[in-house]
Amino acid sequence: MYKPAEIEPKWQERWERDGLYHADIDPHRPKFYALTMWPYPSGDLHIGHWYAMSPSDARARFKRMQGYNVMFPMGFDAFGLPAENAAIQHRIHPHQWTSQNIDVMRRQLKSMGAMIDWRREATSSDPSYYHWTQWFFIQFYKNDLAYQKEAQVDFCPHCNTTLAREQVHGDDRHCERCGTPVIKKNLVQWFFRITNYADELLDFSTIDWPEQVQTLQTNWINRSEGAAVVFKTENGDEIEVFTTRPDTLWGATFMVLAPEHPLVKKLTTPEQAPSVAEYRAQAERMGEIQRETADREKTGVFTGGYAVNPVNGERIPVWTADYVMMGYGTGAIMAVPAHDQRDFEFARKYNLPVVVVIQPPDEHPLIVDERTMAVPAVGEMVNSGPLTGTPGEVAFQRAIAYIEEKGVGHGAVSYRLRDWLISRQRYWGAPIPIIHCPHCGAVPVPETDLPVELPMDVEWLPTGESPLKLHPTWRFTICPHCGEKAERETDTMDTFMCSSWYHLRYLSPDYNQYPFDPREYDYWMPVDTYTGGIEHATMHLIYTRFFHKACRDLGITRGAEPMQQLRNQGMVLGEDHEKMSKSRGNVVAPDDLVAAYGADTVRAYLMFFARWELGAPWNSSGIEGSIRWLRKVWFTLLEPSEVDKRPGEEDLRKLRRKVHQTLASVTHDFETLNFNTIVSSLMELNNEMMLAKGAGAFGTEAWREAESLYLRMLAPVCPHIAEELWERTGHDYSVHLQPWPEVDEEAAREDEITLVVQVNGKLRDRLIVPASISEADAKAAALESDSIQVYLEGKPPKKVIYVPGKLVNIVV
RNA sequence: GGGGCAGUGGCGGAAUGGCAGACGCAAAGGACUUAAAAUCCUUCGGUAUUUAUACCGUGUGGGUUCGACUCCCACCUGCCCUACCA
Repeated sequence: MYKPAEIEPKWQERWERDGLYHADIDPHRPKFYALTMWPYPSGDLHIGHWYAMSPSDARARFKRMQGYNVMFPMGFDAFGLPAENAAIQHRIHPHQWTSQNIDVMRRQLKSMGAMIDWRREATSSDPSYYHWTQWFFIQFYKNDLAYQKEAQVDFCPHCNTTLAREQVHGDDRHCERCGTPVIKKNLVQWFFRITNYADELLDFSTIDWPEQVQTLQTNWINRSEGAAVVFKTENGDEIEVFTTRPDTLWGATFMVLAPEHPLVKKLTTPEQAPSVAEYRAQAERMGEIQRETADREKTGVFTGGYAVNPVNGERIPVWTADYVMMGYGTGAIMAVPAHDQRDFEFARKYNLPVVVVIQPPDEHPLIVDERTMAVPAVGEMVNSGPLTGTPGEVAFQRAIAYIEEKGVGHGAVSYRLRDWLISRQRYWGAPIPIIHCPHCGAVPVPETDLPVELPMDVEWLPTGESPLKLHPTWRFTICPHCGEKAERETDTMDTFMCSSWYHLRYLSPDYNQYPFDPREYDYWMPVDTYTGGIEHATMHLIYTRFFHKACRDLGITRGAEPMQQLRNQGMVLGEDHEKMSKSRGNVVAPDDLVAAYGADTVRAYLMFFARWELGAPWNSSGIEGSIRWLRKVWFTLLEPSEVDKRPGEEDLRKLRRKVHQTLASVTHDFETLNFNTIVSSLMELNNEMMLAKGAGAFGTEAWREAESLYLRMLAPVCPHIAEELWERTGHDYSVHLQPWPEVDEEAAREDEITLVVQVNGKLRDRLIVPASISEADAKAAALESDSIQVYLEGKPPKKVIYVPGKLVNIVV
């Protein structure tokens, strides 16, 4: 009887005792760094963790059997808000809450039977870890990659913290954690200069990452080429705008400033002051409750001020409107209503002039009064002073050359990507290692004083202030520079900072001279295969690339990229096809599944039930198929055959053929992470072996080979049962130390093939022929077939197509 | 509005441009059993039907090709991301 509850703990203990999964530097073997995204210790391993990790583990095990020295580490992304919320709600210290959860999750992870080398575990909230998170911050600060500035930031009034733009979701701009609509707030914040790397982050040429992630990151960075053009107001102030269409400059008939733009107040005339003030107040209120959606009707007010279009000297009115965002470009635009839909709508509503300056080649001459919408197409420049008549293909470049020559602007590139805001007004994070001195300014904590440890004796008061600010002594210190009284920075770092380098801490989690042991780095880096959810495409996955490149420029890391190959898994939905959540009551608990079926069955089912990169709804009866399969494998390999006959030569030949064909496809599917077809191939092979057993093959040499190969192929998928059966069939411990088998091409070869015969592409006959059949013989056989003769009606075929080993297609 | 992914039986899915539906789930019928569970066997895309076969069939419409689930174009639907991005 197959009893997973007995064999699984037994082998897990044995493997741990033997250090079977220890990964150590071995210069004689090629290395393979298999990494799966570390979990947040929320308290329970959910099915999504299993779905992410157990197929990744199977892949890592396969690589190991192939002869690679494989490192598959694990740790915990332990800083962050939930721990702090638990502290406030349940009066339990975040450290205690986190370490309890880690203990639970470590036990759960061990029940998976993964080949994790636990000696390499790292946890971001350990002082020995965040020591180096702080060290990295200081390197960035010293090299002008970290800076502080006052900025209007998104702030969650419920969580009382700033959020990165990536953490603000939805039309109503709510906090990703608690759903509260965010507000704008001005605070002095720390930033990393990720925008320095915008162009380099667009280059994916050296890495094997999914197209989708590349697209998401490319769109997120959103590089656009155009020109920066300076308009002057009548009182001499300069308003710089960015445009992607410098060729439409002559059609700029008004300007629009964001309501928050600093020049709005200065430009506003006394007559217009009341309505501008009211509009600004309204925009601010809107910003607090709900930032408007794109299809809302445009609104705005005239400031009363004017600017001069630098290319044609026209005096144009300056408006303020909330469809211009302070956070993008310069917060000001030149409006070209004839060729931009938003500007067009605005101009029509407020009766502003519309001037056509582009004539697209395939349109009738554009007449302003007939237009009901803007024409954004490229075309010949018209009404454009000296550039009138410039063809569309060169209009962009000529316009830039013109404004550069006139000294009113220059070609420019704009990005949507913002610098990375890392300040958080929270306790449970790595303190930013900066001391604010009234005389010396922001002084980094000397590296010898790191880590700046979080004080453990903090009060949890619902004041909205960070407990670090309220602590009676922690923040008061002396300036390392001048020795005078000074104060510590009380902000902590975004947890994405911790997760930007955890793959480096795994290299040597106990090393205390440097973030990582350089010897380990030289051997293991870069990560060979990285697996995790695609939801991190524009957050963690872009930050960690930036982090690596910044560190490379500081001489800390090497190479352009930290992770060679990335693969994303999909999501396991509830049985109701909805996202799993406690409130819906559709959560599948892996612990219960392990208790009911065993870890091997859960692993196999998670690999089998869906295409890994897509995910699918859970199906609680589907998993029955997986345990049935393992029971059958157990029976097939262990129960002596009851039939009393000798197998024929052809029975054994057939068995070997299927074994080696399966090996070829399983090997291929492991390389490409097609886990579902790995399991189905193994199911098919077991079915074939049961037939062979019925024919008396049990115990023969061919059978012993099938048994050995089957268990080695099964080992990465279901490590426990494979080990148990390996032992029970008389092999030496351990199946996990066996080499991956080689395909015997000769055995896999088919002797006979089914030759498909088509007439005009339609299937008309099947012929069993020798696999070695020649083209001439195949064609002849097809043409001679009785059932084909009927379709030929005695006429000679126009054409006969032969696909070796596959088919003959007769065209009549 | 922009971008991405997907669409194949009742369900999850399989198929280097070459036999569509592998493998599994569910369902139906049967065997075993006092019974149930477990296990085993059979059937299982649709229509017609002489049960052998024919025709239809991979969201829709075109195209390329001897041949298209697969490649190209347009559209429809669903999901995800993003959004007044100048």
